[in-house]
Amino acid sequence: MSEIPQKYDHNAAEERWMKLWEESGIYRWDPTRSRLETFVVDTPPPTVSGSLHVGHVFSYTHQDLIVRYQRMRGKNIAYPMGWDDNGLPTERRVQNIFGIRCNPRLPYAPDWKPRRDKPDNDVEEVSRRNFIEACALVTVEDEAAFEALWRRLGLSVDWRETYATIDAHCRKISQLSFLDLVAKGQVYQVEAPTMWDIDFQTAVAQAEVEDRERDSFYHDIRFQVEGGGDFVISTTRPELLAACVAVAAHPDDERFKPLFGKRAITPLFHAAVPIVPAGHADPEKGTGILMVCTFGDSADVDFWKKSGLPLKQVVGLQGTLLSVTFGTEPFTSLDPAAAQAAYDQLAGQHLKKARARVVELLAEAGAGVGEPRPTRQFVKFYEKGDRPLEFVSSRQWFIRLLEHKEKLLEMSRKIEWHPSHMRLRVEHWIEGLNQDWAVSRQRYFGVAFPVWYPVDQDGQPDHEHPIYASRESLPVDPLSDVPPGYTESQRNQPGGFSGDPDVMDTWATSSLSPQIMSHWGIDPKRHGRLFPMDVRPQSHEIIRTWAFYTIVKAWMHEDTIPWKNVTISGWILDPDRKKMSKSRGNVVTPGHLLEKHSSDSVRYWAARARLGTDTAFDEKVMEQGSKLRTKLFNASKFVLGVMERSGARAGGPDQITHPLDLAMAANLSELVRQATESFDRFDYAGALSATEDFFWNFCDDYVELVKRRSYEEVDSPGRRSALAALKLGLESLLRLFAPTMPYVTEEIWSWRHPGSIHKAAWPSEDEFATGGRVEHPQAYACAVEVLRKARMAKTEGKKNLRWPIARLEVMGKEEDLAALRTVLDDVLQAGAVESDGVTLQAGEPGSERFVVQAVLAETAGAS
RNA sequence: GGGCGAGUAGCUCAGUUGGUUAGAGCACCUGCCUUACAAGCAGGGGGUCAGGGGUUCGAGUCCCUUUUCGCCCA
Repeated sequence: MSEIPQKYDHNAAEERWMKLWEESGIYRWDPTRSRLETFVVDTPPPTVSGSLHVGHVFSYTHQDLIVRYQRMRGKNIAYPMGWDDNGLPTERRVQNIFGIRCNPRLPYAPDWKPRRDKPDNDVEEVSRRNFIEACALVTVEDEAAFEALWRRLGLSVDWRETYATIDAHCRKISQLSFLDLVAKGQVYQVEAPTMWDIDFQTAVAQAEVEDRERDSFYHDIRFQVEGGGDFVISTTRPELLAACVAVAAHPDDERFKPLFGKRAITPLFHAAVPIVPAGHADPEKGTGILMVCTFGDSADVDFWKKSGLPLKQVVGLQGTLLSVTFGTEPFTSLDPAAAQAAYDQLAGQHLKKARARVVELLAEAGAGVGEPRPTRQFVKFYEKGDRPLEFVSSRQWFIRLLEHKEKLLEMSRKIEWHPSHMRLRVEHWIEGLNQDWAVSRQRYFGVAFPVWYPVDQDGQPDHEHPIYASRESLPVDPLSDVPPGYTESQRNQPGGFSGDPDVMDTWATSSLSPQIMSHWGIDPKRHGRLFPMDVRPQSHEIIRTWAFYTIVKAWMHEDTIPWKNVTISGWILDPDRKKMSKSRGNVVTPGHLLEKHSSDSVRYWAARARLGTDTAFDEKVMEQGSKLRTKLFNASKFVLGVMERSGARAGGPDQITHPLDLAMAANLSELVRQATESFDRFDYAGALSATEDFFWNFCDDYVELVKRRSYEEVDSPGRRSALAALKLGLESLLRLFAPTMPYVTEEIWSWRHPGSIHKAAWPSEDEFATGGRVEHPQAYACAVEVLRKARMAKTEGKKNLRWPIARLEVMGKEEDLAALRTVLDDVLQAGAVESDGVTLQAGEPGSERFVVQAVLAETAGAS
């Protein structure tokens, strides 16, 4: 119980409650309660090195709305927060901040400390473990910025349950996962053509690839046919001519049918390659016949895998042409000396330069036909990359996906998607998979594979016999730790061992966010109380990655779904309806918005957007939220004042006996039912809009109608009924608004209640045990309609709303008049109708309920 | 090229299984200092529900088609 303040200062109040919530621990998960009583959220770990923007606030609010509702329903909430600090963006920042570079071959230096004050141009090489320690210093600061924002926004997270995807616990879970997949045969290592980014120097997975349309040129090149004849192929990648392993045309293409079975001779390199039919050769494209190289594109890879043709790798990991020797397998040639002479002009060159040189050489040799012809083509890029991906054969770890499509589809169908059409996104993705998950990355800031290899007498690692770490030893860093049975002195020595230098794809860890929270593989009891989780909130662009990979892992590890529900938030678009993104420069940062409009108002803006719906950024909606917040404050202040006026005390719902109050309570009960049902469907926006409508009418109509009765000096059933109904109305509405506007509702609640509103019970049926039966369900609507028409008369007469009405004639159906009679006193009082001036007349009012005629009094003095 | 979603008032958005005259807020116009609130209250104007066709007694809602935008995929 406390003094009711005159004004609401949102910044002061929000700062105060933020601290009090933390001190009281009301958002803490209780690990002793059963799974059934618990509601578990698989919170998205934000990428901390990315910039904060208003989209974060938007989607994280959506989770919190659902969480706060569930908490008020009595659920034991497990709402953790993770930080995704793995990956390239962090690596780059750390390199710049500390002037360091990772050299994974260096040993760990326990005493080394990163320094920010290092002179420029002095790049220090450090071990992977030291590099990771430096990354951790930076990410801690980023995390603090996020945490401050989340706290101010009012996310009801249990801050004791935080993790960072690079911390020891996450590395352990991640490595446990890997070992489990090894044991289950779901992971394999192979030397195979893999998509490779020549700038980032790493393999990438299908999910990280995007197609970009680019200008390109067809180069026409004349090939000879063995035994006489020739033809012209079109290619956009002449620099790969030395890697040509076949020539292909469509099986039905009459022009080339006679050539099938013969061999073509490549210009410059004089390699004899088979001329074969291939379905993927498009007769309409180029000259209709193409060269198959290892590898120009994914079609080459697919064709090569089925063909049994040799692998001629000419593109190296750096994006330069490798040195090769003609006249030896696989670089056979009918004229090795000429081939070598031509190729030596290309070896070591970057692809672009090599292309120009090949074109010149072809022209000199008379094999180039005409001028290059411009074309548009789609080229695969790493989503963060600037140059096209190459298909390079390299040794990588893969997780099996292609053979599990059916099972994964089945899992995705067991999950409830909100909105439901989002399920199609993951299903189409699964159906379209054409590669297993390439899970190794040639990077540093990530989770290591818990693997070493024996080194043979020639000093080569034996990849066929990996040494896996024991579960007990995790997490391990194979570049610092030593496998059982070896000593550090044997590292990289003949007869010794070497650690796997790669790290895992960041999704390999992120896909375990449920298991990270539940301590899978470590604490079975805790795991059982948290897994599978209730809900995964996320945005739609990462359905193919985060949602998908999480489904993969849960199925592979435990043959189950990771969560029962997925809720997909839409995007924030800028006022021109474009997606907000850093590259467009249209990102709005959220910090000042919370200060300016209040967290409650910003949350209101987010809460108005339904799941899956993109929303234009609009501060006008936040201002609307502020109006609602102010109205809540003022109305509460007033209603509490009335309830407690001159010693009167509002009683329980059994005191509600007056027909108007009963009807209002019945409507309110219906609102509660509707809001509850909406929240149960994760439709927080529907719940809010219904509550808001009701609240505004409650203030403008109901409160006005009962003002006089509740003001009465003497206790009476009518006054008791009004006070009890106001209490019921206010306390119900406050709780219905609490998920959306946690601060102002908490502030108001605290004036008269000892505990937090966020731990108060969600309104329920049994609170509406009123002291009477609703005889006329339309009584409330009748009262409101007559009151509104009385007001209209005053407005049209340009008088204030206290202006008395001398005569009021109401015509309507008898049943409506009967209902109106039961509440007429309140209507007349609220409308300031003179007591002897009212006439009710039965009749046919037409499309409306009542036809009302009001005659204003001559002077204001009468009342 | 394929898939998904969207197009409702000047703007931001609701509109449930098809059912009175399509709603809200903002903006605009008019009036009102009424003892919770002028960041308020009472009113008002403003819509060919993207276009066309169909089903139906009845379509913003269902079907077909055209078109524009967004996203995902190739």
